[in-house]
Amino acid sequence: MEDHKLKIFCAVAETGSFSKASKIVNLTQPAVSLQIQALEELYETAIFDRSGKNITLTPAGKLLYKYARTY
Amino acid sequence: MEDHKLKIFCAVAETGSFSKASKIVNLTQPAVSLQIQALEELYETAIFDRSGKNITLTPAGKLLYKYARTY
DNA sequence: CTAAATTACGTGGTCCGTAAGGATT
DNA sequence: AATCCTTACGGACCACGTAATTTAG
Repeated sequence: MEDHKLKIFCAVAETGSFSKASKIVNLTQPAVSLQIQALEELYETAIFDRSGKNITLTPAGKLLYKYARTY
Repeated sequence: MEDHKLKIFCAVAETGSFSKASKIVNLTQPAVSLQIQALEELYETAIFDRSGKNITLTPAGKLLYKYARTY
């Protein structure tokens, strides 16, 4: 499946930040942003709530994370 | 790993034919040929013996097949 | 203003199909 | 001649980086 996107997604979920995640996965911030957008379009739902200082998982995002963390 | 290439490789190994394999994996003959070539370049060794009517595995090809058949 | 996220744009890689060429029988 | 494999060419898609822009604190 979307192995690559899920790895990036997990990094964002675990850091609560696109920029921190980008360093972990060795990509630029835009690259991370695009992969997350692609996932959200794929599932046709928001997986992150981008308000406030930290980014948080939506309910759909939490569900996806449970799946993604086991690969 | 090279999941896609290995699936194609297995089809060729099991049919002894690029054209038969192409039908199984729903690709054209050239597409199959290119994927096999890519594998041979990756491993820097021939994996098929293309002489005679039927294509056969080289020793390296047999080894790869043992690995590939289990995905 | 500063840090972080998004959008825009161009690039490289991979895989494919069609078309044309070469080899084997 | 027919069948099979290969080479050549062009297109689609994906992922990326840099640069520019927008948004949030």
